[in-house]
Amino acid sequence: MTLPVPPWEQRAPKRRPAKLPLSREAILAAAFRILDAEGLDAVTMRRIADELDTGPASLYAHVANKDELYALLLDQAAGEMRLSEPSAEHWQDRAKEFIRELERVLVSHKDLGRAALARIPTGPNSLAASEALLALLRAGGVPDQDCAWAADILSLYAVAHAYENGLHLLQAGGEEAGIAYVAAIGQYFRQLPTDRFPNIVELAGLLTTGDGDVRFEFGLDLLIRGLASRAADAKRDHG
Amino acid sequence: MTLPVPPWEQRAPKRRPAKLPLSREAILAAAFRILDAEGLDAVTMRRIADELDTGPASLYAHVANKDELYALLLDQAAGEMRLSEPSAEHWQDRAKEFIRELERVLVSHKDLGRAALARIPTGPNSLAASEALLALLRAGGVPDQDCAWAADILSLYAVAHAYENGLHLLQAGGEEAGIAYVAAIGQYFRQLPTDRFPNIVELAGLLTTGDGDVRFEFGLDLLIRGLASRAADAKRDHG
DNA sequence: TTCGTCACACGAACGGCGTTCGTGATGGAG
DNA sequence: CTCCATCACGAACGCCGTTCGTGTGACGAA
Repeated sequence: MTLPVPPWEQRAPKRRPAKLPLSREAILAAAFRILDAEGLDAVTMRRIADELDTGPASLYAHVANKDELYALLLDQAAGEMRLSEPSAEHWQDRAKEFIRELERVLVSHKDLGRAALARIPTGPNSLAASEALLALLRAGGVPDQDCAWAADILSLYAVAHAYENGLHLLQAGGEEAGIAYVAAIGQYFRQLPTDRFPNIVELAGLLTTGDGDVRFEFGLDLLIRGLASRAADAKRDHG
Repeated sequence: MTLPVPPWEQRAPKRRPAKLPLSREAILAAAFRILDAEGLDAVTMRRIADELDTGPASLYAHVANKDELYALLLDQAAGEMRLSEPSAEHWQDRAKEFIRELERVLVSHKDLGRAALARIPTGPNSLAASEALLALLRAGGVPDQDCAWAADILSLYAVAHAYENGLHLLQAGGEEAGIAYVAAIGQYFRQLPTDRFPNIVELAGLLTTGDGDVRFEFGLDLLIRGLASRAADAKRDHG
């Protein structure tokens, strides 16, 4: 009962020109293209489907849902981290480098950091990164329980900072607007009533000083100092 | 040309029974009711309108958009914080209490913490809280620039932790399911290949030990130790 | 070569979202 | 009483994630 397709309706060449067959890899590649150009909010199922010249329903054959897709993006990004070898003497520097590297990779994909919040990473690349961080800390003589919890806290710090950094960078449309916004906040602080907010008014300048990197380094210093302090205490107590 | 309203169509008593007139306060109250019951994702303009027996368009006379509404929720929550007086000798304890209090208030409103991420709080209650934190730190002799940045970092820590905590508590549908999930992760870690992930396998138990509070205290200890260490350095260098 | 099967592709639709527009009601001022 | 500014709100627009049912192309079996 099926009629032959009229010639004027026949699709061009049968051998799939240009359009790659759908696959997890193709989907992830398209997702990264959109993410890097417009941020995480633009990475929708429909947008990815558009990018691949298909409908949104087609994606569900390769990815369970948007949440799984975000998890895959995250793990792929984790694979971009440059990991370094443990070093007993320089464990503090190595740990700092690790956290900087995590933040760098996340920010390089705009606000991908948001996808990392409130998610326990279990992908292979994420696990490899966690393994490296644990190795770094243990090589430095940090107590095991501290290593375990510190890996969590340090990652949380990098992720949270990457999210804020990436978002500011995104929504401001560049560095310039971001700086202007912070400056405006500073001006606002200075205008507050001195009797109710003496410290905010007095520290208005310092509160809005420093770009993302300087502030990031400050928090990193706090955390690593704290870790070193605890490690020293443990050594003294234990022997 | 307008006919009189037929008696059977006249609304009940003219003096507005039960239905309060719309106002910012009524909207916020409804939003908090939904937030505390179902979490931030359920706080939509339409849902709030339903709660107030009206349509979503009506809300925009009192609130600019959803983002402003979230900011208002956040500032109202900040008003629930119990702030304590500065103390020169016990500044570390006071700072810890402040951060604990911030996290407590946020978690008490489910995953409201997410609304606090990537937002510079400028509401009156938030400013009062920031003022109190700055006062606490300065009373302890922490250098001014450290005070300014630390207020930021400490708050970020509380917010990030509150978000993760609140979300786990929400999506798991209670403590029990959350504990089961973490236990499952621990089991997974133990099954990983020992050659590639020796540290994860060995520390699997420690990685999944401790509830939210213990882990929260650990990070808090790290940050405050770091702060104290820097303050001591500054005192020594400066004189 | 022909047929049957099966995984994959995908159009269409459902229910939900934030937000805007235009209209209608209301209540106070002149 | 009339006018007008304000507020309420029904309807709609254009998004979103996800599901269902149909179609279709490739491939192994006969």
